[in-house]
Amino acid sequence: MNPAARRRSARPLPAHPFKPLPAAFFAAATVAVARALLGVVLVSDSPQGRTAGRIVETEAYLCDDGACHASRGPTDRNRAMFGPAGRSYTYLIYGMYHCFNVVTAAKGVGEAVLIRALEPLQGLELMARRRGSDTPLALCSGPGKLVIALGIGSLPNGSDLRKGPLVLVPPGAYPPSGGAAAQGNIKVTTRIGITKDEHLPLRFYLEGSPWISRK
DNA sequence: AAACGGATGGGCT
DNA sequence: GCCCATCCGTTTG
Repeated sequence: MNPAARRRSARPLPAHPFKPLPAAFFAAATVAVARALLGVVLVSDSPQGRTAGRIVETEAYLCDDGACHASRGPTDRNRAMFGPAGRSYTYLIYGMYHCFNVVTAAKGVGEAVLIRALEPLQGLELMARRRGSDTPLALCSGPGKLVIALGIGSLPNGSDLRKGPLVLVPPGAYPPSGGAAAQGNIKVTTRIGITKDEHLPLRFYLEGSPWISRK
């Protein structure tokens, strides 16, 4: 083995070959980030392997919005939402599922984007094993489902999404998806499953995507 | 195709 | 004690 090869094999491999989205991508207005995240790819590395999916559905949660966990100030649970943008906020819902959010806006402002559905791109077999379902459409078509499929339920709050093991990478990192959603038209509706400020138009999805949680 | 109920536990009043 | 940013199997029309 030559010296260059020895150096290469002695050094740990880079965590992943992707160039993550820059911090500035997240430190913008939350609604703008919620829209810009459509098409972005979420990559999750674990000892079991890599899973990845393209974001097709998001919801914005704003600091003056009754449905937002942060709307009544910081607590032990929601503290990550007030931290720097580009970090994770994950919480337990209904005692059995977790929802994954991307923290947005300026530090000190409690806002985030809920990731509601992914188009599965890589590691479908591992996703199926984790989900207990073989149906591709059922793997990541809901906030609780995608957390299970990517194995990110126990990701610590405040994890940096530019570093891994969970990373957000630009749309072009994986081959473009086909179908109507490839046009990239964004549909706006009210949010799902909330009872406060339910009229606000803060849900966004790729029009024509078969991978969203609900029509 | 839509409606419903059960599972299940932490957060907040 | 009540409220959930959910999901799934079962029932009902």
